[in-house]
Amino acid sequence: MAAPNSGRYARRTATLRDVAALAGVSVATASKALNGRDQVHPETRERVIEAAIKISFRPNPMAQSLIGGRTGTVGLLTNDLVGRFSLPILMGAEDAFGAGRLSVFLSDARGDAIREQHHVQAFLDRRVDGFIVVGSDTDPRPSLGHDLPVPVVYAYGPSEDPTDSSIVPDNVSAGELAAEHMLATGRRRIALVSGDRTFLAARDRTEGVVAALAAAGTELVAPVMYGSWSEGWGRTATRALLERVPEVDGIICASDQIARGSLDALRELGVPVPERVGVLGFDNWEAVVADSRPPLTSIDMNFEALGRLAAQRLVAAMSGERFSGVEKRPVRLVARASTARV
Amino acid sequence: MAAPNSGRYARRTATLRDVAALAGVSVATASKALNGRDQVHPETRERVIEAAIKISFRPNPMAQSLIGGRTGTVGLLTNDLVGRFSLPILMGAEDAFGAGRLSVFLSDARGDAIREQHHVQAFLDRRVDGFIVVGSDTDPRPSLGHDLPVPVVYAYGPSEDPTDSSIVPDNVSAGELAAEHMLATGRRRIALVSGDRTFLAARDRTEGVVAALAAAGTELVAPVMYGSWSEGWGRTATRALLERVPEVDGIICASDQIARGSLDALRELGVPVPERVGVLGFDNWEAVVADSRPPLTSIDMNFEALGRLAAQRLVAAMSGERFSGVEKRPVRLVARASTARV
DNA sequence: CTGAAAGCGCTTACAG
DNA sequence: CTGAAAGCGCTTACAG
Repeated sequence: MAAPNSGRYARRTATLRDVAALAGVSVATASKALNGRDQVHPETRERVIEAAIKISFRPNPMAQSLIGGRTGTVGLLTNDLVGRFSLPILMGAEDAFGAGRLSVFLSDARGDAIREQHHVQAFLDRRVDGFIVVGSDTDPRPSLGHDLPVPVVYAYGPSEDPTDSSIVPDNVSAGELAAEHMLATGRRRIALVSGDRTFLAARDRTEGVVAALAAAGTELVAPVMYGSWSEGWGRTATRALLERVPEVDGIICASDQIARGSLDALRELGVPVPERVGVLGFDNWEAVVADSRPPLTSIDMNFEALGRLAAQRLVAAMSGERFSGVEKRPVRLVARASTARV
Repeated sequence: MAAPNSGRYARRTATLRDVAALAGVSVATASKALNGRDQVHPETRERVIEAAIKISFRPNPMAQSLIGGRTGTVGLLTNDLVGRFSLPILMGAEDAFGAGRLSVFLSDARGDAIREQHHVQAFLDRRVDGFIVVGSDTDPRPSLGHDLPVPVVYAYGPSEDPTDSSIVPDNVSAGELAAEHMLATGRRRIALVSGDRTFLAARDRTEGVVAALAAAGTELVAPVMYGSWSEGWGRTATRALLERVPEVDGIICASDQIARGSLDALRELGVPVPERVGVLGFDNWEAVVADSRPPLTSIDMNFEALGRLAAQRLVAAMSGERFSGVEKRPVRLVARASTARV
């Protein structure tokens, strides 16, 4: 077995010393010239820059951070193996960090607290300047505590500790949006097929739906139906609902998958959507929403923006600003045929 | 605005010098003691280790890599924004690297070549010891070339250059598996509803299906139907198929989404699955497969294993081993009710 | 405006 | 077995 970095890959990367030699100046001057310090003769600077370009010099960030104290790296700690929710958050964050010339370390704790602790330590060992913890649901989670040497932002799954900084989608207002849209498209006998009630997201969305209906002087046409986040539940619940409350004219489903099940059941019962019943989902999951019949109106949780904001908050915290509390971010309704006004 | 790392986060991390001082030895001896060098008196070593634990010393990797030449970091460059395929690959790789104490930098090029070039440079600037490029489909892509100072492994989307190292799922054998399973469950009049024919994956799967049928002395009951990777296409194609070839008893669909569409169409036509027609998909996408009626038999592309292998290949390459060529990895069939023998 | 020196936190020959 | 010295690649006071 060949030695590390041998063979095909052998080639010493240029160092500042090489640049200085080529430009005929000291290493100190080369450094100043490249870093835009102003005590450098313009001609000298030009010569140094030319030399640097010529030999493709790129400063070694290890050396730089040894001096500066900062590494220019951040960590992204996810917990959602499937990535349904966390991926767009990661992408938004990665995007925002990249623009700020920060490099991103990725770790997946897979919802395991021990593994999470281990990855946090790995981040700290790497001397990240800060990190984001992405939860797998919106239920509050234990804080990592305050004896960390760098700032942390919790995204999607907020910290239980209100003095931490957390960014989550506003599920109550998501519920309100859903109900208001049903009302605005002319429906009055509205039902709610929710998901697993042990999830805060389910309860928050219910709260929003109920509040918006109350504000309009009305209420749900049937008690909230809790179940699971699946198509199967959407089908079952919808059949039961139409049996008990045949006059229902709007079904708010707490996830796109539940809504898919609901649409299937309605089609099989011969109930026209959106003509007799409007259907709406949450998450605006492209793969589920796009090909449904009819195309499904859905609440988009703006995950990518959430990730971008978490990144911005972290960057601000890294330069000394302090944030705390759970920041709830707006969501948006994407109207499609399943709730068209008739 | 406060100064960097000030305020709440102020706390100097312990350095080796602190450990040495506490243990009453030189920095050199402390280093040797902690790194298991054998020219250290056992008692001294113990004292140093105790001191290190006491003040929570963690070596600064910047300093270490400045000396060693290696950074202990690798890059993961993805191109698939939605993450449908690349996420499990990332996770597999992250998993394998983590076990080897390598930290992973993540970047998303979003399928843009310019952005990709930029991220490659960013990885090199960070002095990664190697990186993996994850494609968004299995079509060969331009090589990043050979004048890179570190090894690269291409995962999912192989490099056009056969002297690069690429790891892809074996789509031909995936097609074979599908056809063999249809035959094994007693079906003989088999059709293939494929996806977008501009994708190599679509053509490879066709090749496998056709070959396996030929090997069994039979052939497709109708010409391959190419279209798009959508449920809508699955519905349309299935309706057309049953019109033209009512005796069809097995439909191989080139993706789970196409298969979902096919199942929907069959249900609406009153054709019982799996009794009269068996249906099979590709990708084994949990969200699509789990709740379908009946549950869908599917070919799992083993993405996570693919990512893990790519990581292993990269690690080996980083220690001097040389790989080249496109390595095709086995896939596996997950049998469910949609192809049950009747 | 330029450069020699010190130092960031480590490791590794090399003396003792 | 232990430690002083040199050095990895940079930056930043400090003299000149």
